[in-house]
Amino acid sequence: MKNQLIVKILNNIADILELQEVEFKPIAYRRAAQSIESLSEDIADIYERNELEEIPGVGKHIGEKIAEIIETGKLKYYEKLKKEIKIDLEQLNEIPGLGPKKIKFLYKTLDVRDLKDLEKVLKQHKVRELEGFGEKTEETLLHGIELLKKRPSRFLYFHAISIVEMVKKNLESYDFVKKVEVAGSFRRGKETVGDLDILVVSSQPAKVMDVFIKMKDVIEVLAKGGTKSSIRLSNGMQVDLRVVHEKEYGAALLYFIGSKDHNVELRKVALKRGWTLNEYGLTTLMGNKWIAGRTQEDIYRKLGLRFIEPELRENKGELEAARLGKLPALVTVKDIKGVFHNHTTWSDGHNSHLEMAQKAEELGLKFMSFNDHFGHIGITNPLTEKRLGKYLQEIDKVQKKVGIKVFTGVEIDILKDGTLPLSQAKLRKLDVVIASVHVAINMKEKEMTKRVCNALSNYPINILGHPQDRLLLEREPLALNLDKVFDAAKKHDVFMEINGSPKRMDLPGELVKAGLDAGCKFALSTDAHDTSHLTFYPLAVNLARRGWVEQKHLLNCWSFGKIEKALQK
DNA sequence: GCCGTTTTCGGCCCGACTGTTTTCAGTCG
Repeated sequence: MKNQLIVKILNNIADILELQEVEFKPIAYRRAAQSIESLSEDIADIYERNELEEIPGVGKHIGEKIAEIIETGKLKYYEKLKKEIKIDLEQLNEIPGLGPKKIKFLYKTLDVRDLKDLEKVLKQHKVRELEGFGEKTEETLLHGIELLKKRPSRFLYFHAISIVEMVKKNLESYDFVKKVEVAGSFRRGKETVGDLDILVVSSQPAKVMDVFIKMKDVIEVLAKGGTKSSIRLSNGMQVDLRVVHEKEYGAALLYFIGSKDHNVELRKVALKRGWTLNEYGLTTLMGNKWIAGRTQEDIYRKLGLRFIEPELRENKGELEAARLGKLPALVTVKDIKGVFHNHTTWSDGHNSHLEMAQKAEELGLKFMSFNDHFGHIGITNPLTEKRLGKYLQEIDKVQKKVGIKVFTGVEIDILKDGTLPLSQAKLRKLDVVIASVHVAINMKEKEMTKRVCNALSNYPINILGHPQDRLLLEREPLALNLDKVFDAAKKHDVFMEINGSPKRMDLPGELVKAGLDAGCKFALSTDAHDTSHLTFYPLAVNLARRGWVEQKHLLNCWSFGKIEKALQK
């Protein structure tokens, strides 16, 4: 799978061209890189089919370069560019406040080629003497280098929730604050967030800025202006705040929620009508006459589009769908009748069957399934054939004590050879069989794909658990050809899991969409190991929504009768 | 280098904040 390599090379080329002040080409290379990054299939397969130029942003020339990388693993053009510049752009580009112009200037005047060189000349106070630089810049860059060394990574969506609530509560407590809304990737429901974007409606922006930068937990003020400020919290998270008037609220929300790509496309739609769109509103290009801006709905409507939910705003076909009135009726949290994939003390969970079921009932759910681990070593305290009988009896007892439906089931290991450690006949006696990869996770793509597809083909599996087996910010996804897995899942009526455990969030939205396009259906789970984890399912709903999923695609929304029929094997 | 609901040529999103200089370039989102 060379997708990531190609993305990296194309982005690096864009950086170099930008440094060389080549016009427009950097944009083209970046656009192509972005398209490839969001592909769900191996780009080599697309190349085999001779369809590289079907990828948005890829034309003849970039197509040829991609082909060269696929064929040889290298790109002569890129090697040539690298020799031309002699600078470690990748590293220097990451320092906040340092862009192509300054990097070039530093190279020309002080022969700065990498981070080390830069740190040296900064400490010798040579940089502050340069034209266009000064003491402040010296300080900013040194600070940037320090920050880069510590590198605060992205944050799990789940961890951002409490920060969002803290900031919201704080700002809402002031009477000069009319509205507080969270925008950015958090509002789009991405599984990790880099920083937070907060939007406030107020007629007294200066006051809002003051209280914002003085919030507790603020360790650094990165910028403070009349309507826009940025701070860093003690945990390293950056929070950007923007204050707007009521009249601009919709336009500002649109702008701040993003994604950037979605906004760029929207602005193009506006331009075609002779209008311009910015964070203050939609106006005519000529004469600057007001068209819309108070609500997001107004703006979309004027542009001839249906309202697009934030989770869909990734420029992945949503504008076209909105124009044609073909947007999906996205599933919502309240459509979820129950959750799958829950663990108890019978394997590595913290609570009993009864405690888990009672909590689910308390949350207003109508059903849940128990899926304790069944497997070999590597899993904590897994179920065995010997213990299975008593485990099922226990669930039976719990069913009589609670007002919700409890399904029996296991989460069983897909072994290295694609077999499962329990016979088909015994698996058929369970309501919900989830099969997952837990061991031997470093197999090559071909073998791993075969392993998973074999399991799906040969056993009565209902749900493929956390298909990528990734851990966010910790462990990469399995090397798996998901297109083949999707095909096998569809063929054998296996639901793909959307796992809402904060570290897993697996499948992510873009892959849910790919699965949906391949004809797959989905089952949403909490992967709860504790009663408190049962509240994770709204996180999985985010992913489903990002994947364009409707109720008809999601097992959790169906009637009991339909669920039972779908689980029959 | 890519792309097309005015276009196969001529565009390519748009504005705030900072630091440095004194009207603006660079960076960022």
